[in-house]
Amino acid sequence: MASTAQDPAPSDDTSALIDALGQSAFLTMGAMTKIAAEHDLSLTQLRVLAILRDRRLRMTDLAAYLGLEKSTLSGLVARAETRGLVGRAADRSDKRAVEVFLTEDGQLLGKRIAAELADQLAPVVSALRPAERRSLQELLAKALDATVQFEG
Amino acid sequence: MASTAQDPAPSDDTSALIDALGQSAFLTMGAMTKIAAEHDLSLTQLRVLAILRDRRLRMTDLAAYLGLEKSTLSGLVARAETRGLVGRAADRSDKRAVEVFLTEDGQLLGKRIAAELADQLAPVVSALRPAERRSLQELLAKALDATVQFEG
DNA sequence: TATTGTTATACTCTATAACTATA
DNA sequence: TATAGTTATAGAGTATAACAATA
Repeated sequence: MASTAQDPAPSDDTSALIDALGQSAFLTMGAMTKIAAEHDLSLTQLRVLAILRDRRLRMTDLAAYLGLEKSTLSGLVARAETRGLVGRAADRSDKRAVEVFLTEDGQLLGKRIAAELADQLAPVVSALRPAERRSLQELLAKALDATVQFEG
Repeated sequence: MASTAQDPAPSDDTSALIDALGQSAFLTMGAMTKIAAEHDLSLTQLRVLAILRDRRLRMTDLAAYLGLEKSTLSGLVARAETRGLVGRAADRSDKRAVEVFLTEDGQLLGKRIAAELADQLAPVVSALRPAERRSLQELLAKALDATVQFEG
């Protein structure tokens, strides 16, 4: 059972793990933010590229993935569309709905960014021996599986 | 040796680790963003609270920690000051400089947020057995040590 | 001259509220 | 009526450029 937020922080080694998760999160997000900035994108635009990599989504669904209001999406998608990264298409079955998808340029940029992220995180990866990498990946996967709130 | 960003993504299990790091980063940042929002704070304000937890910093140094321009800090700190979370004080040795520090309210809020983050990430932690937690924490620590660009 | 910090300006991100069109 | 999406509006976050005060 978790401590309630009223209590002081748990002093067992749980907090060391949480600290480590927080630090690795800032490190990873920092790398992503840097790469995004180099391509003149926000972190959110980067996420759009990642989310739409292998699917097309309606505005409302994309908003849900991102945890944003649909009105926010309108502007976001409009800017991305102006830059030629995404396209909009009317849904055949529901005339109210709009599907968003990556253009060829968007696909290319997405792949490039994934490669750059791998480069950026290379020091982290190479600090570990192959067996340790596998171990870390498996532990993270196990921990992540316990949670529902994540998008791919 | 890292792949250059021109190459396609490396297909070895390095990419599985990077994916896991990315997912855990979004999960952790998501938890932080949610908590921040509940307290009407941005993620950046949350970071300010964390960074100033155990030190007082000059505007320029705080900006460096955050990776922001000092002009950005002026507004950020002004808003936090209005809310009574931080204070400003003139540096005795350098009349140009301003030191920023947490008020008592800021300290309290920082502690509360840390506890809430622990709660929020409890499902992740409890998905692992104690030995696995230690293992994950150690692997993350080792990986993080390899990198310079992080603040506490 | 160089550095510290603020102010002015502009753009992006975000939410809320009001709206149109379709279901 | 309810849902999908856009537009209008407003506030926060961010950067660049110009500035004042101090080093």
